[in-house]
Amino acid sequence: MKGINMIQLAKELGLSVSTVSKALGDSHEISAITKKRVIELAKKYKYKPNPFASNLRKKKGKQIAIIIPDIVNNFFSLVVDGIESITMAKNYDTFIYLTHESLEREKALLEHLENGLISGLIISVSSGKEGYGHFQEFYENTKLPMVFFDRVPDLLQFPKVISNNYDCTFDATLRLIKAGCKRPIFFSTTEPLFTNMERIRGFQAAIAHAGISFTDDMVVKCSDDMDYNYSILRKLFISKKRPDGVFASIEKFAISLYQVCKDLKVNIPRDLKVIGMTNLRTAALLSPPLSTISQPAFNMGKEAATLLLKMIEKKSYAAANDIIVLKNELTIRESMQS
Amino acid sequence: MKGINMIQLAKELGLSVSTVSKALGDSHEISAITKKRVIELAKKYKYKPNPFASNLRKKKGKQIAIIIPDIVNNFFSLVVDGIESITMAKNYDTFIYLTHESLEREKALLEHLENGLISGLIISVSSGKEGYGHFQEFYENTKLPMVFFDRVPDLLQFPKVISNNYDCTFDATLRLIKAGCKRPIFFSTTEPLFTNMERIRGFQAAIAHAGISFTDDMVVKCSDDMDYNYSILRKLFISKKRPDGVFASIEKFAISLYQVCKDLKVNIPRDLKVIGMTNLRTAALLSPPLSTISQPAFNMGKEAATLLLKMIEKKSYAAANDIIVLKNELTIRESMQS
DNA sequence: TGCAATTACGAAAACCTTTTAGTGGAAAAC
DNA sequence: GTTTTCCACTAAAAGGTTTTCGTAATTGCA
Repeated sequence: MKGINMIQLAKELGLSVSTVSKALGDSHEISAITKKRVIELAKKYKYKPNPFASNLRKKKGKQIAIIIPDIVNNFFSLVVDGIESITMAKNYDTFIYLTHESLEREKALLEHLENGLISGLIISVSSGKEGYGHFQEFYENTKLPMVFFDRVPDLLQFPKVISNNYDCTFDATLRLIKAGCKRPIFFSTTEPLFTNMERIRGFQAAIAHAGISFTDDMVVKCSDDMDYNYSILRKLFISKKRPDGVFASIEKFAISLYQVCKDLKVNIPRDLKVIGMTNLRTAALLSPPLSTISQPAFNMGKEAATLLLKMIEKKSYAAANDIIVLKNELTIRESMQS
Repeated sequence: MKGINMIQLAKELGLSVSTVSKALGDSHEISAITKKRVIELAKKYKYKPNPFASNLRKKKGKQIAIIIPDIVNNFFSLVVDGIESITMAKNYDTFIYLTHESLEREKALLEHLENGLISGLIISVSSGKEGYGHFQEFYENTKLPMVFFDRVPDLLQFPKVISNNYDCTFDATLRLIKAGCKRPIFFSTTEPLFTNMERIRGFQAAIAHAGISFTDDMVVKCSDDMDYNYSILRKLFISKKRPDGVFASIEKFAISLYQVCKDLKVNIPRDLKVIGMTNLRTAALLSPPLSTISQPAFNMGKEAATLLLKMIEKKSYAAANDIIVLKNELTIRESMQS
């Protein structure tokens, strides 16, 4: 009784396998009566089509993949939550892969996925230096629908879901300056990610707008390694050119920063004003409450997934270069008071 | 040149498909020379076996599933990270499914997965009332390897990875009391999860040990809904029987509690001592720093995945009722000072 | 030399669906 | 009354592997 298949179903119904298949596929070739018989017996035996056989024959399936740098990060976990809310509703199965900012891993992953296991991809790229040729190549080889979000390869023609990084960084930086910062610093990822570039642009524009002259050391590059970040920040804050304002573009950096300030007894916001890009639920509960730019992570996930499934099902021929821009939310809290 | 398959490979090599298949599978039936030829051509064309065909034939694949209640929770995302670190290394693909504490969803999911899509499961159960019959049934129907972690169905004979909840709750509660609490409260999930029961047992034992008499209202049940939790907690803290100590067994509750105390100006630790079970990286940075019991989440993921893959590959006949117990870590911070 | 065992490979079945190309019969069209 | 269309269904191929069984040639042993 367990694991019944179409053949057994057909036999018991006195029908051919093809009829059963078509009936279950709700084909117009099959009479209403037969359909009903088939569906009822299928239900009785809890028949479930074998996805391997089905995918093999149809050359595609209802499986997609998420590729992200990290899952232990509120932004990404919220995105995954958003994606899953859509794929679950539409009965897609969702693979998850973590690159941990490793380009090697990302490449290996894409190559692996050329085996045809999935029918579409949602990606936030790792911060590699070598550009995005591997994505283009993957696409050439597979022609699979791909949607990028947040960390998107700006030069490639793929649909993207992003947030207004330039604007919000500009605004936030200006508010840092208005709160009294003479020497704001931008905490950046190491690599030339589009997201990051946009934010730096916004940062620089605000600096210029305020009449402060920009120097390269106003952008501090951090890594994926919390300990390393801690030591970098520590050095920075015991140096003479101690910054008085920080725009932390990554959740981890904001956390490390708070840690350093606590240990070095740097008083926020008196000695240092801070704003962080993060979706941390505890931001308001930190000491002092952290001002944040939070990204619409859950919705980004939903949008990305919706777009991808549309592309897979070709219901709408989503333009290959659709760009959806969602709004970030700026929340000023004590960490930025003058 | 794209998507080459075994048949084409065989043709070009002047061999039969079966020989190619065996060569790639490193069968002893094939001579070293032939193997080398096959492997080289396969590499040249970047041949990748079609997983659907392969899985169909072998009746199993290298795909597993994770079923968890929530991903926006440091504990679970760390576990996923741990799992992924193993499955990635062993070239397994990992599906992720979120139940959001819905028993319906959990059941539907299991039923869906009876289609044979996966070869094994790692599960942390949702907090349903109806027991765990659906897991047993799933197992009967599929005979698939399953490993449970943290929230495990205590009555079922499956391998489990848990942490020493009883002990650490006992210890932590005792410390609450030693710090001066007369009326500690346990924040619990709504349902009779094993994890939760263990913790409550530990809590009660400590209470008894301290000579305090236990009453039912010392266990407060919260839900998955943050707003609802907030209102419950708010009510509790404006009531006359305001607690002076809290053991928050779930991350979300600790956050809501801090929020409520902040809004109601309840001073922690003066008026209220708090300890939370959480893996929040920001615990030390909260105001005041939150004492925590953190679970070895990443390692739990690794252990669970390692166990599961062993079962799948039948290298070791992992006893169906293996239980791996890892140690939680208690960190006392300001929120619990007397 | 004769016989068994081994080696290295191939043919074909099996895995379970979906899809294509029919087919027989009834209804519609002329 | 014959041809055409349509309906409801079937047979068979196709999808790409893996595995079972078979076989021809070689090796081992007496």
